[in-house]
Amino acid sequence: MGLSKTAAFTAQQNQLAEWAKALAHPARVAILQHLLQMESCVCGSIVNELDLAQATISQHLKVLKQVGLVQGTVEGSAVCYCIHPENWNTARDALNALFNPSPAQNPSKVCC
Amino acid sequence: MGLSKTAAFTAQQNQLAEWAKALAHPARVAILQHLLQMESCVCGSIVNELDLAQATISQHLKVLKQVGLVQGTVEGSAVCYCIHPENWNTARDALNALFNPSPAQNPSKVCC
DNA sequence: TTAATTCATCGCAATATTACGATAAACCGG
DNA sequence: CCGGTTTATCGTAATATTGCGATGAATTAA
Repeated sequence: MGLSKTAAFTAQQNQLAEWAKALAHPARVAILQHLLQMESCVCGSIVNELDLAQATISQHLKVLKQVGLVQGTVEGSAVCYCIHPENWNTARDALNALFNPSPAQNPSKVCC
Repeated sequence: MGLSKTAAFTAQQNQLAEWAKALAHPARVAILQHLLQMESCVCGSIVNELDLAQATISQHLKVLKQVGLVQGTVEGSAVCYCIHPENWNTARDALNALFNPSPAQNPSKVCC
């Protein structure tokens, strides 16, 4: 088939998977790290930072925008990109909730 | 093309993307949550927990095993799955490092 | 040994992702 | 208005992912 059966899972699980998918490419990880390192938004040429064609980077930025982790505002002839603070924190909290489940559950449990 | 240009990125970025890719499907999120909820490993029938065919779940488990987040040991006629504690913590730390970068960098910076 | 159970793997079909050249759209300086 | 710069989108090709039926391998119970 090739189609994720999203209906079979909870909204929370689908949302978490969406965020993970946005992080599931080294170029997008690199873009996010670059945006985080900057003092404020990056206006223009993220292209120069990566060894990828302009069209490819634009596509990765689109993915990050669609999932809400990044916002872009037109600033004259350039476009300024920065992390979307609220969504960024929401995604962080969701991933934290997966890795640090509720109270006493940790992966150090005894195994077979 | 369709081939990730892993050579263009750092090992850290590629590794992070690998882990994110493993989480980038709701079925795998559900499997991990189920393994975390259990007292110890799950021996047999994770299949009953999800609305997916046995072959599909086996494939998702293979992905989780290949990336190291899950380990499986044969126990008689069944197979016991559990979270791989060290790798789980390593992945958690790597994702934390992305979301909470070094000292003063946070996404609350001023934007355009 | 035989039948049942459990899980992995193969093979296929459908869809998604990745990458990039080409091109379009929007803006600015002159 | 006219080039130059910057970014988005389109179209295409290559590859990856998802899902599942069918089949195989290993074990257990009888």
